[in-house]
Amino acid sequence: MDTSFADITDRSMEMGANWLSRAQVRPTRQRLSLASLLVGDGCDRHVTAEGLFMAAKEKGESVSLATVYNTLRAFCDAGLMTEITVDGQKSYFDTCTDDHPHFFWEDSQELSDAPSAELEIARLPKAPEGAEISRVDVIIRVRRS
Amino acid sequence: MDTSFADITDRSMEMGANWLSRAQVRPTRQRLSLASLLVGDGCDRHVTAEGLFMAAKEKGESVSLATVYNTLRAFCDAGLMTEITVDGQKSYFDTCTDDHPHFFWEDSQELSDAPSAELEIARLPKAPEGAEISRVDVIIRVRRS
DNA sequence: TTAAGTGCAAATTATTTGCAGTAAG
DNA sequence: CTTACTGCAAATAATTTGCACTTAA
Repeated sequence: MDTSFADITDRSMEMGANWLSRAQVRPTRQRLSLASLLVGDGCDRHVTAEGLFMAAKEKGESVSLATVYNTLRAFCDAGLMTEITVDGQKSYFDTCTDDHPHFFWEDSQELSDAPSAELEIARLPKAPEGAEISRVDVIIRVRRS
Repeated sequence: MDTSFADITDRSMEMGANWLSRAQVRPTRQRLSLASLLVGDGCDRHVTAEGLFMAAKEKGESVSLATVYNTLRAFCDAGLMTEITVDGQKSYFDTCTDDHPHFFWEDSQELSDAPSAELEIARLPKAPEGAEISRVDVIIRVRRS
């Protein structure tokens, strides 16, 4: 599981605060908690709303589930995160906003980064006339063998 | 809109019936209706449950929404269709079961085929050890320009 | 002080399920 | 006949929203 989140420390709170201020997102208490869980140790994360909510609860942070949803949405709007849709059930939110491929583990329903450097798209269908490509999502579905 | 479905004719019903029997799916009245709307003219289609349900209603076929859901699921289980997840909101079902790329129209939320021949993936990240790749989904998000 | 953020609980949306009735093999 | 399919309505699951309250700027 991507159950591991950054610990809440002065350092992680500071990193969270920087992250928020870079995008001019108002640093409320709950946003600081969530931000520090997400980026407090500099690692990229792929989380679901529910997962982040539970992590916050475990670390003793008080945030409501609705706020977690609203906050993740706000982080995406601010360009701090990207939403990734994979299985139609839940949304995943990625702290890394670069366009990069993902592994989706069908057994555990987890999402993780695939090395961008190892993906090479030699040719891509051109957008139909009157349209432009806004993003290309590549999801590599894997299963335990 | 992918609102156009095949008309219900003897010919389309027959094609639908063949399609079902190829996969050994029991040809009930509602399955035949839906099958002939979907593949009755030999075209590939990308539908949502709701969309197919409305199309059936418009053509005077009587099917319940729950049955449309169950039927699409049954068609997927039988290998006749594939489910494609794109936006987390609704599921799309594709009558073409080959692994091929899609265009997703962000404005209208429609899904269409992208020419497979124009996609060339020169290198793909290898599956992490202990895992094997089951499928690679490529969604090219486009928007009206 | 004031617009923006938060927490509930209630509302929505997409989809599934239970169960009694209906039809295919 | 017998098992699978269908329809409806009720159940779920993920997410959003309305509204009174709190807080950052």
